[in-house]
Amino acid sequence: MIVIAFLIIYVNPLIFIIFKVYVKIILSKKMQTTREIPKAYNPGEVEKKWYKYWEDNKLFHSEVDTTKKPYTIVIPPPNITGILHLGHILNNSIQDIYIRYKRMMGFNACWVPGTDHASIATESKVVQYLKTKGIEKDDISREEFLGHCREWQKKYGGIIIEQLRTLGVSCDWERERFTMDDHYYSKVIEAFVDLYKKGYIFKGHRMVNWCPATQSAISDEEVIFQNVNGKLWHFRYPVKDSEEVLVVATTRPETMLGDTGVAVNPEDERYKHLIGKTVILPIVGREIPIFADSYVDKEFGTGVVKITPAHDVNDYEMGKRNNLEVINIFTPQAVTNDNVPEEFRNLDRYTARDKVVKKLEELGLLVKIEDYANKVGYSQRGNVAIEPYLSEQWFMNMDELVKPALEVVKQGKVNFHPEHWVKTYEHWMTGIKDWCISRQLFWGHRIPVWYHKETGEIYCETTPPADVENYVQESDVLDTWASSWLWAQDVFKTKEEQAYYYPTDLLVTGPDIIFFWVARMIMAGMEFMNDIPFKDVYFTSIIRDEKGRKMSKSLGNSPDPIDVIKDYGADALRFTINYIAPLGQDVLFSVDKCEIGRNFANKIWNAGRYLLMNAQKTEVNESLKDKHIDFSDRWILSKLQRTIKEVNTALDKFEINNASKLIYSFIWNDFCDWFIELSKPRLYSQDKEVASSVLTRAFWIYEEMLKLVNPFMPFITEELWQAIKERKDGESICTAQYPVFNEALLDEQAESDIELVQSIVTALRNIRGEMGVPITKPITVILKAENISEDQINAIKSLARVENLTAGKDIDKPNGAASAVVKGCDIFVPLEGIIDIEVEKARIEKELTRLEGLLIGVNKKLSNANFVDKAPIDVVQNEKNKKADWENSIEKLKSILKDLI
RNA sequence: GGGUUCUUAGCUCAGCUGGUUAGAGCGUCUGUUUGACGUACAGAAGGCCAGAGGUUCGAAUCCUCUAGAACCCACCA
Repeated sequence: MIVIAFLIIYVNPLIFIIFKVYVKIILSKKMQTTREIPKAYNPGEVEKKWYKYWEDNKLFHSEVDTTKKPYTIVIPPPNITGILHLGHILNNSIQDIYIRYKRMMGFNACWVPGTDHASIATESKVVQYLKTKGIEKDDISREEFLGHCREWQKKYGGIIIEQLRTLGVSCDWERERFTMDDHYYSKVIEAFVDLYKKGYIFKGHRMVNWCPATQSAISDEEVIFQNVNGKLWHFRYPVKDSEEVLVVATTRPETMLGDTGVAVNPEDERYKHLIGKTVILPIVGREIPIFADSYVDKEFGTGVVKITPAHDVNDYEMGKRNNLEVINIFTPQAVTNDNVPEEFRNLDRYTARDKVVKKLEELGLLVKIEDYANKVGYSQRGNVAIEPYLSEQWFMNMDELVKPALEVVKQGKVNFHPEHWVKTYEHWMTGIKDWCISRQLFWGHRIPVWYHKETGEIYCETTPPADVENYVQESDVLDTWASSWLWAQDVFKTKEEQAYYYPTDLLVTGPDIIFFWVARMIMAGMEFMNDIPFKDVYFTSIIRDEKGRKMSKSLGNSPDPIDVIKDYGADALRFTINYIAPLGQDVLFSVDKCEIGRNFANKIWNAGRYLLMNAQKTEVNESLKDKHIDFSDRWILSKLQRTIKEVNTALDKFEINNASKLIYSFIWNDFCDWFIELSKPRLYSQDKEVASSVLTRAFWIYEEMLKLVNPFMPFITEELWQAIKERKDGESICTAQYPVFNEALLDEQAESDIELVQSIVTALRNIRGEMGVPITKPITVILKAENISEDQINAIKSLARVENLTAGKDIDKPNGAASAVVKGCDIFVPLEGIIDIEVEKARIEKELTRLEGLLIGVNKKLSNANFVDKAPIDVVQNEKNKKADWENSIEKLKSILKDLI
């Protein structure tokens, strides 16, 4: 048989095609059987399959297209040394939500990915790595070292980018950038030259934050202050030609080797007579002046400050004011140099400290040691205490750059979410100091400055001088942030692209880099593009563990997102983290919270499975979509419209967790819990056309739902979107039209009709529960109601498993019935023989107490003349309605209770 | 020292410009093989909205203070 078929196929291509179609039909039929749709959603394979499909079909690629409006995001480029952590998950899923949302709305969505060379962070890693290979950075040439860095970049730079793909991000990978790409590099250099020529960039000999680990200057922002339980040492400094001594207090005894003065407050009566005299600096023997400076706080310590101008910012300033000598006692490694007495030379600063203290103690000059909690600045990357250090560095004066950048945020051209970050931004921007942009490193953008060998003259251009042999190039590189501040503008390579995509629409980043990056990007945008870099900035929450502690490697409380994705699925992780992350507050995350997303995915999956199962028996027929519409259809359509509208509003306000909650609740509560149940009787109706129309409509609503969730959960929605209908090759939910709000479908009547049904059904279920009547046992219900439709009655019958339901205006209360009163309806469930009178009495009494409590409240309000006079009429009317309603219910319940006895 | 934010059910949080019977999820308790889902369904219990004042007819919501928590900025040796 097979052989024959094969022969026929071989000779006749037409038959081959027929055969193929036949096989396809067989297969698709098979796919439709329940056995082929697993009960639980299995994300692993699905995610891989669709990501490949999206990439193969270039669904995320964007080109300039002036017929469409662009929607642009540039990714905060992760460091090439980085690995994916939960912060990235939150950050990137938010960007993806907006990009996907806008793409489905018809925008030309462009999300530019890339990585940052992360000058100091990478260089320290490479140095460490080389050490393990027995190579010292100092022993190899700059070029050799850079070679190692580039190798490192090739090896590790792509890891995080690959990891991001597992999250399902819809970046335009054809646009992947790196901050040291040729084009980008040249733009960084151009910016430097431009600012140098404008006089904003200059070289200066100043006190900077020195990182002894990396042996480079760092900026103020890279200094992290940490609380340290230290000591305050008190020492005696003998006054020259006198019996007197001055007691100084210090947290850093070792710096006394570089002291060149002792300061007191000019108003301090204790020391006034000593001003102008000198002390003999112990150990060193140097004679140094006692002088007055109002900076000194009389109250603190002894009121006497030892001054080390070379190693403390304040001392440096005081030294300048008072013409003190500046003696540097440290090498760049923070080891004592030849400016200290011989026995103290070549010591690490902490060893030097111990030795100085010991020596002073021996000399009898140590007064006391107090415990003292103070803050010590640490180098962000080097992770060692920074040393205030005098050196030649390049600085950028920020005065002119700040002005427009401050304005655009104040005026709301750049919008911060949450808004309160504006204050922080303004505060920083108004107190900003010169930015130290030079780093004594190799890995980075080398400063485009050449010094003339003879004259020392500075040459600063984008290209080297013509007679470059007469020059030496500056060896420093730029601070990483002095390159990434151009990210929003220079990831676009041509003027045409910049004109189209810039300014970008949204930046999503952590508040920890508001100064490092956000502020500086705005400055760069205003300076070089004369326009803002982005319209909205979303500051993400900080992810903490379930106890509120920061995620950290040492605590071991930082789950690997890749593992979480393996266990729960990317969709589940994405959804969960956005569901629990409120705007502007910390998020307490733990892995088991991902059950929220996993269960939700499973719910969506099973709703789809249910529809597909029914599609085997009942025809899906588009022409019947708008036929046989009943109140439950009008209700769910109305609810859907509300949801669409509210989701749009929430996303426009950057309330992402709100948006996700709205979608969650619509799908789970409205669609699954009520609508599917409501539709069952008609779906299984004898009338095939009714069944068909119900199912067709359900599929339509389901597809709208899938599109609503898609930005949050791209994988499962693609899988189901493809499963519920025949799709063309290359088609994707990613590029489908996002649901559009249709006001005409809002239906308040249907909504209140369903609400009545829901209240009655809930009351009946409550009675079942309290009375111990299992759902398997049908009940009889008698309803005393003014207006209740046949549709409503049928719905109640099916949802509460009611066998006989009698409804009408004039109905007498039956005997031995459990009762409830809901929205003016009397509900009776005759349970003669079954009903426990005491239980029923307790039930009614409880409800009575509740209602009476409410009535007291409303009566109090209404008897208050001020309230009735001053409150708006609708508010008063509302209270009156409530009063009438509750009084009515109370009356009815009382009569029921009376009959029970 | 300055600034920002927070304090609502056992836990994590919603409650927008003051008028609601103060909500949800998780957890707890009870029940459930009804033709998608036990990663589920149904029901229930659980709250002086941190404390004290004030504004107002009316405050979880606005103002002040107090207490506590977190973060950011700042040169107290």
